[in-house]
Amino acid sequence: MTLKEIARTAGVSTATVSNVINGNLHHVSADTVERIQNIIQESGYVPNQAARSLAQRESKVVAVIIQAIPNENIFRNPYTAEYVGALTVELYRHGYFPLIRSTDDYRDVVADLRGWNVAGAIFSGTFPRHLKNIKSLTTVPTVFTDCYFRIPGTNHVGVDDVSGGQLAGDYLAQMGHKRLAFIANSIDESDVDQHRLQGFREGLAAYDITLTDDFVLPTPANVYNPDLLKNLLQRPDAPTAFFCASDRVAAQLIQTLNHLNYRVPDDISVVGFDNLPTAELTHPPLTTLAQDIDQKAHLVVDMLIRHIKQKDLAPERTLLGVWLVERQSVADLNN
Amino acid sequence: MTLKEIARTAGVSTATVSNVINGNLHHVSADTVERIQNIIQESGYVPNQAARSLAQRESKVVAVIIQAIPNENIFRNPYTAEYVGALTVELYRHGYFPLIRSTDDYRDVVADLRGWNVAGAIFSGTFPRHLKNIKSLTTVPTVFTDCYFRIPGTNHVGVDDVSGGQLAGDYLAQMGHKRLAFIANSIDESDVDQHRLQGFREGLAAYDITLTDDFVLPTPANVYNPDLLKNLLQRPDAPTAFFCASDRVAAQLIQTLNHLNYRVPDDISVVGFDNLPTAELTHPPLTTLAQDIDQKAHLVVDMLIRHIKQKDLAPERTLLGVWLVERQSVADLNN
DNA sequence: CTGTTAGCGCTTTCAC
DNA sequence: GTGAAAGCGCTAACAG
Repeated sequence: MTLKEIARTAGVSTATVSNVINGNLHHVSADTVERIQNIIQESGYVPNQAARSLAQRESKVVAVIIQAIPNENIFRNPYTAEYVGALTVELYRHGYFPLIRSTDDYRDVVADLRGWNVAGAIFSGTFPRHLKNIKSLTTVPTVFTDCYFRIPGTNHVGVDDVSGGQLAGDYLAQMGHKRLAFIANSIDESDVDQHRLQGFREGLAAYDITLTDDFVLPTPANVYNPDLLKNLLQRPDAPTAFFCASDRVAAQLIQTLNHLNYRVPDDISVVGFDNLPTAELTHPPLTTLAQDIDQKAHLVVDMLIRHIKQKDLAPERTLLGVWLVERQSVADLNN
Repeated sequence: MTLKEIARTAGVSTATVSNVINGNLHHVSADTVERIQNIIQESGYVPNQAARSLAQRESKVVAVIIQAIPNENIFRNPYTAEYVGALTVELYRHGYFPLIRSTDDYRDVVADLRGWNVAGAIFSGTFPRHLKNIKSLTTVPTVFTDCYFRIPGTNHVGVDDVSGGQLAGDYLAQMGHKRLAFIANSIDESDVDQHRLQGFREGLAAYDITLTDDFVLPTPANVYNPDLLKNLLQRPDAPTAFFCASDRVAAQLIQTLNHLNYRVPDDISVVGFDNLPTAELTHPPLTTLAQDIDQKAHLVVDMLIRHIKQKDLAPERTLLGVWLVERQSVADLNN
């Protein structure tokens, strides 16, 4: 079943059918519209997306690009799963098809953007500077998320990572902790982690607390390796609390602490970031900084579509707030 | 940059360039091949997927269809996240693009299959019988997973749910448990859950243990509702162990039990299914039936591609084994 | 209000 | 070994 066949059985031209399908009804008489729509219904006609994108030089595809090492199962990371899942829901809701790609190679990015004539692109994570050289990025509407670098003319939706860090520092200081540690998600040049750390430092500074360099861990390696963690905790100046750049790392940390027979929070306190379902499964339940991922996905997709519909809009920038969710992984040292 | 432009700058016809791009080199002279490949390299040419699928009447897209209620974030379910993530990796590895769709409506399915001229389709979950009427399903190569119903001529990759249930029953009986309960994933007509339950019953039957009807819970509702769970556990004949149809439900159960101050495993034992990362985060770590999701995804994609390449292959059917991973959520009652 | 027509970028016979 | 040409299914001017 093709559009042409619909046109033939309706006794009209393909142009008219095309207009009906695409909702350009101002140029078609009411009964023609109805006749054609009936035929479409009965025949179960489905427009061919390839033909559509060829003719329009733009598809209904939106590239969702997640920075990750090649062949990694990105959905094993609960944040990525939650976020991409939410983006997917929003995109379908608006009639777009997500093309989910995880890569570290800018050539994959251009292949997707050009090969599929995408309507737009959503990026998550910090990409190499190579990205700055992709000309398509200034052509196709783009929203960057979970990163701080920007390409001129692109849009950005972020989370207020700095104030998240501040809230964590403030809270832990209030609870009487004086020796703190920070654990990042990964050793890459993640500026999200850097901002969380920076905020943490600022939050602590208000209480005249300084983070010992040894306790700023650029990767969760110590968390995965019980021996390293033990060494760290047996130092006389060992931290009494950890601020983790994600719930995922925090959950791993708690697991390892349990394994080493440290009690959380009695011996060691832990604060996470994201407030994913994971945060309720740890023992004890995790105190963490919450972000609203559904709302983020919603804003991202809305912003993208706005720029798809109107190509000359000025670049936008939105920062979403975070808040502390207090559970039971932090001890109060004030008594 | 289009294929035609490549042809012009190389001084050859589009047919020749097309042959080079698609690796049909038997008809092209060595130096022509090299010349064209160089131009392609330098120009950063990317073939247009839409044009390709139009001309070939088949795209490089594989539909990945997950049965789910509309607008649900399917990746919040850790099994789905893990599985779809693994499928995605495998598909990209073979040059295919996953079109991930979660739906409950067969019309979405036909729209995807027809609209995108997909090369193949992978289904996960139990679909309504409507599916049987989709003619495309007998046309496009298809692999069904995580379900037991089949459409004639289609392929199937499954997990040995029955023996998983048997292993669970056998293990719990061996550990001295005599009053058991089963919790399914959801109330839908999930035959995966049914097979796990059936196997569980068989495993217990070998020890002359019968499952009380009241303790066969068709949804995790009791798990999410502390009051319901408490009522159940305060019965004089309360179960001493729960077999959950998934780690996700098991993790929720453990959380609620902890919340109600029941100790796992001292008061209540729990067994899960899937062996996801979640199973290591619970307190205590979860004893569960493991399936190899990466291997499953690998087999599924291999099978699909085999049938894409050769359309007249006979339907295939593969069953993957499961095994028990013993952690600390089950008490030994034998002393 | 409706039809004609010329592509979109690529593949694929079929000649040469 | 290479090229010419006819489409794939749809859209978008432009006529009428």
